[in-house]
Amino acid sequence: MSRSLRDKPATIHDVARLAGVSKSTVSNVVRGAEGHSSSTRARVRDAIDALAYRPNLLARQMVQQRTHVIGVIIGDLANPFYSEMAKAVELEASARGYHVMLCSIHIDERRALASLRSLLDYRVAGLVILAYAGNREFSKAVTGARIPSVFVTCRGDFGDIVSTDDEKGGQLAAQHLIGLGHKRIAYVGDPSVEDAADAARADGYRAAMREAGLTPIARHWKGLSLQQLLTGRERPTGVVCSNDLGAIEILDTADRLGIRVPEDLSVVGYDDITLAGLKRISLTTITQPKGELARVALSVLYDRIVGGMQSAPNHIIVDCGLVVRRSSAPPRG
Amino acid sequence: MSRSLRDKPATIHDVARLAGVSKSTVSNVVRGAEGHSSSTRARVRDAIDALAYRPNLLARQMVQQRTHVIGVIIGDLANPFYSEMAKAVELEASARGYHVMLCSIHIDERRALASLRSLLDYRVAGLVILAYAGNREFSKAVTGARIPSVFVTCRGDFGDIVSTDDEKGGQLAAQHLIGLGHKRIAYVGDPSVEDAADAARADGYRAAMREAGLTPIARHWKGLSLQQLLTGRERPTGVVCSNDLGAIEILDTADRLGIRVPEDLSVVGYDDITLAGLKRISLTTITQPKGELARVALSVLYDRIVGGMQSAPNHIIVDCGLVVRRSSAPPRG
DNA sequence: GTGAAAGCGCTAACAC
DNA sequence: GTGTTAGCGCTTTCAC
Repeated sequence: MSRSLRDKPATIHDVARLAGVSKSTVSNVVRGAEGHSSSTRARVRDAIDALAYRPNLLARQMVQQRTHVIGVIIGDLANPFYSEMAKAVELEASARGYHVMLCSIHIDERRALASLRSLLDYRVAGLVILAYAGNREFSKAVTGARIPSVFVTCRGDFGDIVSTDDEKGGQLAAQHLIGLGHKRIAYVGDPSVEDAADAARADGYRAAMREAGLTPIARHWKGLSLQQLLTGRERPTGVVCSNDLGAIEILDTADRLGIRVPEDLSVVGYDDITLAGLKRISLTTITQPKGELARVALSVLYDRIVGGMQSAPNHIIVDCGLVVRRSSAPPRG
Repeated sequence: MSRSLRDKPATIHDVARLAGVSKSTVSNVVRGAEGHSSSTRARVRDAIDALAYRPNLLARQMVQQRTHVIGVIIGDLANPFYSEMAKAVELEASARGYHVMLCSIHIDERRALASLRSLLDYRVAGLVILAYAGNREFSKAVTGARIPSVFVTCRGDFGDIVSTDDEKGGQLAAQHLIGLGHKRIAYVGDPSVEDAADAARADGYRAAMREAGLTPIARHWKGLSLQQLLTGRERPTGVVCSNDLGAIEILDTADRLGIRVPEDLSVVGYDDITLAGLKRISLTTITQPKGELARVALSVLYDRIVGGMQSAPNHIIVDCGLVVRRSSAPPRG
């Protein structure tokens, strides 16, 4: 007994011996199973307290072959949108008694894949995918492991999807600038936004432009010179950017070029990261309700974890909206 | 055999049978232990490939009673300093073959403690503590579990510490403003900075002030009206803030009050978060080299994990420096 | 209500 | 070199 007290943590066996019951009884009491006399329960409880017993999670996981860990696949934690989402996901997960294991896939594809595989080897209960590049190996690994997955604010070719209505968001952004009287409005896609979401936002933008009889100018960041875009002959008076970080970079470029915002240029972002609300940034943007996205995502994932993978994948849409700040105004003249 | 192929993942036993060897041989080959004929190794490898065998980590953890998971205790992921640090830590950990499990302690103390305990129950290999409030229960739980811990940019009462020289940082910040000719320089402590680090930065500030024959004005955020501080009779012409987020809030307040920065007010932050480098923010600040902090922290932690807890705790200092941007300038007049 | 017994899939001595 | 054996600490039937 003195051994179990000082050397190693007490095991279920130590508790059973001290309480004078069997291991199964201790197990039942610990897990709150019913069907035990209250006197037995009390004895077991006392022994647990006396030995400061804590069930060995590693053993439990081993026999059950499952964990209470959620894997979170993330692009770049230094991007506030992702870190704010990660925070929300962690909060929701921990409220349900799950821990969050991080897996960054930003740096290098091969290592990301290895990291993912080892995450799956840990038998995570589910995956929250915040960034997804549509990798074939990735999807094969996850579906092969049969682990419930939910894609959040990005599209996936397997698993459930929780996102805002990106097309509507793109449309709202464009309509806002159109309503202010802008004619030359560009859409700029930032590379850190997942392709399908970016495409949907661009579609919404195009729809709004066409509806207003205007010509869409959609550009992708890659190979795009912001300076050229903002100073060329046909330079836009308004820009919709596929995320706030990109929009802020556009603000920064405009500042450097001496282009005044919003007098000479209106900018609309996407995400509503905390930063966008600072007076010095004051970015008009499309809000993605991060807390709600996380809540819905975890709820969907949880249903899969306990309910199984039978039913067809869901795509749940969470509402988004426009927040008008001081980066947008009617064009001059 | 067909069962092992379709129903459940293959086990070491399946591989052994197919290769016609014993489980231990498979185990040895998998773990790269030496002392096996190359023909045996080849047979085992083939069987592994044929069955797409992956070792069951849960079983391995169970028998070894240890994991390759690093727990990261974090304050607020929405604070860019923490998320940037978390990113750096994840990068270093994954380079060493460890995964990162997150534990937020921001919201509510009781739940945080429960979450920590369950993290310890997972037998994490070590703890990287990014935020620490000096909680007695917390330290008891961790030391009781005998898990190597490293405090990063915060002070702890157990385990190793990796930080910048906070006193020097505070001093650098104050000296910069003194050098510009400021006389009334205040220090403002943001609550999200851990107390001891905050105190050290304030000490450095005080030392610089005394050395210059100036009167220190140190305030803590709590119960402090920024507006009052910035508009009162004895208002400072320069402010040193214990972190960038607080400094940016000061900028924001100044903007709202019509106080021009840097003409009427110089502001120096601490951390050099990405945001501080934006043209619209352009905050003079003290850099904490996040990548290096993470690298050193993981290296120290790794040594403890493999080398044990015998030697006395280290406190390793990483250099910090001043970055001058446009939020600081000589006072008017 | 309670206990006995059989594993979960792996590692690690220790024989051979 | 390779196989045998004994667990790791827990859950989970299934008897009693």
